[in-house]
Amino acid sequence: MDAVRPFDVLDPACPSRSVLRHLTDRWTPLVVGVLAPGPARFGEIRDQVGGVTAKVLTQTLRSMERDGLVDRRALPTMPPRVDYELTPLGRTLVGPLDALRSWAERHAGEVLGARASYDAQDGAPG
Amino acid sequence: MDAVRPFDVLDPACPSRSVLRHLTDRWTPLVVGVLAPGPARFGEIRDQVGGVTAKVLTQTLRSMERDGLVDRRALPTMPPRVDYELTPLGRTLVGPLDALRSWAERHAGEVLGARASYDAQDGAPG
DNA sequence: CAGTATCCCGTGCGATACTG
DNA sequence: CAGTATCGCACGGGATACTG
Repeated sequence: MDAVRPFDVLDPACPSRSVLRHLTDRWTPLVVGVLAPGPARFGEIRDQVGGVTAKVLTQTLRSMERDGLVDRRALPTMPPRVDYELTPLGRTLVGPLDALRSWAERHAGEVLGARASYDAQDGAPG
Repeated sequence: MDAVRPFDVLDPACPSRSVLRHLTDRWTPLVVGVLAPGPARFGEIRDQVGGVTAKVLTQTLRSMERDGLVDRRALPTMPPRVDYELTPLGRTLVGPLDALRSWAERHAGEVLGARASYDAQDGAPG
C-alpha cells in the first residue's frame, strides 16, 4: 500500500489544504478538545468553550458534521436535547489537535516573552 | 508553587488562545513544514509554499520571528540574501504541526467523501 | 434548550506597483 | 533578491432579537 501521495498541502489547488484550513479555524480545535472525553450536549459545549456564540458554534458543529468529524443526535423532546459526539474519523484528530493545544498552553509563556523582547528592541521608541 | 495550568485555551482571556490562533493561521503551518528539514531562503520558501505572496509571507515570517519561532539572518550583500531557520522553540512545533498536516493529507479523501454524502442528502433538491 | 435570522464589522489576505 | 507601500475586499466571526 504505497498510496502515492495524492494530496499535498503545499499545492494551493489540493483539497487537503482546505481540509487543513478547516481543522485550524477558530473553534474546531477547541470543540474537538471538548468532545474528546465523550459526547456532550450543545449547551455543555457552549459552556466549556469560552467566548463562542450559539450561532458560530452551530456553524462550527454543522461544518464538522458535514466533514464527518462529529455525529449529531437530536432528541425530539421538549425542550430539545442534542448530543454531539466525535466520529471514529473525528477521534483520530484528538491526538494531533491535542498536541497543538498543549503546545500552546505549555509554550505560551515563552512566546509571550519572545514577543516582549522583540518589541522592546525592534519597536523601541526613540 | 502551584504553577498548575497557568494557561487554558478554553478561557477566552488566556493568552494561550491567541498563541494557538497564531499557530493555526493560513501560512504558519506550511512555513514550519518547509523549514523543518533545515534553513531556507525567502525565495525558496515562497517557491515551495504554493499561492503565498511576498507580502503575506513576510508578514508570516515576521510574526513567527517575533514569537520566537524562527531566526532571520539577512546578509548585507547585493543582491540580498536572507535565510530563515526554525529556533529550538520553533522546532518543537514541527511534530505537532506535521501531525496535523499529514492528517489533512491522509484523510482528505474521507472528508471529501463525507462532504459529498452530506450534501447529497441534506442539500438534496426536491 | 437549541437553535435561526439579521445586521454588522475587523482583519487576514490578495493584487499590483515600486525599491535598495 | 527580498522585500515595502497601497488599495481593497471577501469572509470569518460577533451582537442582538426571535422561535419551535
